[in-house]
Amino acid sequence: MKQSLEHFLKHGHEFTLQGISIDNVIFGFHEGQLKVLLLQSIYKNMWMLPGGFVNKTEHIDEAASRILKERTGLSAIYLQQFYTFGQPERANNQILVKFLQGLNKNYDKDNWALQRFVSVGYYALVEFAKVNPQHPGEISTASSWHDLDKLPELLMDHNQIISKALEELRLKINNQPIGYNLLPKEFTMKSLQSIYETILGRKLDRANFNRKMLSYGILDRKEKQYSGGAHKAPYLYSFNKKKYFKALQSGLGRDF
Amino acid sequence: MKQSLEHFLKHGHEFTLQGISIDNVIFGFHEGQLKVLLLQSIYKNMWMLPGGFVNKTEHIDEAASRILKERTGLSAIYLQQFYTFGQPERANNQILVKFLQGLNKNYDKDNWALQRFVSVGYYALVEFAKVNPQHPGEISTASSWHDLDKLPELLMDHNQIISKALEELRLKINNQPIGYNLLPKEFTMKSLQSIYETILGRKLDRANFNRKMLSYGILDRKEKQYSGGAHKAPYLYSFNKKKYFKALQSGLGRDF
DNA sequence: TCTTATTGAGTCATTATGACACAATAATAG
DNA sequence: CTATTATTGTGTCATAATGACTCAATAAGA
Repeated sequence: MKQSLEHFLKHGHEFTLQGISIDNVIFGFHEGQLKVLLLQSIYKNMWMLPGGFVNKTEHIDEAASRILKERTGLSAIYLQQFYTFGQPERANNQILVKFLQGLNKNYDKDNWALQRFVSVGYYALVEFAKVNPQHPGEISTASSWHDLDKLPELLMDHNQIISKALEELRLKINNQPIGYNLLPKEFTMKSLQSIYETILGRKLDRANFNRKMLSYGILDRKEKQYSGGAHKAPYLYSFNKKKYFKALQSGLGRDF
Repeated sequence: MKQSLEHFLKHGHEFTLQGISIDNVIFGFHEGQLKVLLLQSIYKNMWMLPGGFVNKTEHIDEAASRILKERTGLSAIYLQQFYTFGQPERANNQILVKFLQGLNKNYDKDNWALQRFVSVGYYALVEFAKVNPQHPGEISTASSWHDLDKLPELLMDHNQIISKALEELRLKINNQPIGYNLLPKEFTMKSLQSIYETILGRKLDRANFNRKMLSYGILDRKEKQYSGGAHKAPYLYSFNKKKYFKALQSGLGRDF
């Protein structure tokens, strides 16, 4: 595989757009927590967002989608562009520097991939259980989920990118299929509430959340199921896709 | 001036980022209508958004700001990045082709400015009366305001860019200082309502709008003033800047 | 002085919200 | 087999917000 990155660094400028990159913030939900998928880089073992470049004839949305698939194995996932980061300091990717140094102490300091990049940020909402985290062995050594409230210090401006992703998600919370993509087919009201609480950054009243969510008429209630807890078993719900997406067009209710 | 564009097309790649452009959607409010500032291009006299390129050491926000100033004479204006447009078809700018043809029938088809561009969209909210529309004589022949509901067919994907700007403005209407930037210091409730109606795309009840807007506690009421109409004179209001921006942090009420 | 368009303010029935209360119940402890 | 415990489904209730109105006040022109 090392072969391919080396080739990419030598010839990438021939088939990818220069100066543009993609960063994906991949959200998943597990054990009551909203999580982000990160890669551990070969540079100082620091964590980073999965990202990549755009092919010359590719829509930037396609590029984001392709990169997402490479990291999660998932396709046809909810992916939303949220912001573009264009500080002039976004250059000299230390991971690539390190990689190039590994190849040759006197590496090419004018390599195309070390120039300034404007990065387009996308966030993905994925179903945790369906993801099989993968990572490109050349620049990263691991891939794993991290709790949103316990993020490590990330490379470059990646902490800022995640913050912005969450902020944009919050601003559009009533116009995006939040739970639909993060939860499995059937889920409890509690887990849906947890997602809203994390995105909004505050606790919600259980009974009121229940009432409001049901009032939208977008949920179908299933039968109760074994819950594993020493308490009353909760109902399971699933989204009524048709009603949900119809309701989203005009936006759900205001806030919780 | 023709000299400078020619020089720019020859040497621009030395000091601007390649493959990135900026498009500004400049909103103004006049005579009860929300308007957009457009340039008339030398290509088929078609209208287009004011746009430009990013210098190599410049933040993309600065570039947008600089371009805005070049077209309106205004600085320190509310400017918000809203979306990045990256279809692969965004190439071969016909205006520049026409300009290059004017210089030389056998113009350089590989000129850097004819390649594919990913364009970052910004919208600006400006006070109509303070704007003195300007236009660069080399690629455009005029600059003028156009009603949002009577837009001509624009170059490239510029119609789509304006639609998206309006959509994003609508989604964030409760978190942006809408009126603050579009209206003069003192304004009537009716004009503020018109802005909301245009952005939201529907009529609002006058009395209810009044009640709700006042309930936010962000407006200071001035004395009535001569209005020129054959009817009761309306009060004038101004935004209480401090209270307004404080209220915006958590977002104003949902909808009207 | 009268007419007209538009404004500021108010009413009222309906719905939404926030803050609780309480009985029901699935697993576990004894 | 019963008691305990945590959590759930549902209900209440005071308060606030909303949508659809009404109506007197008034600035300018007829």
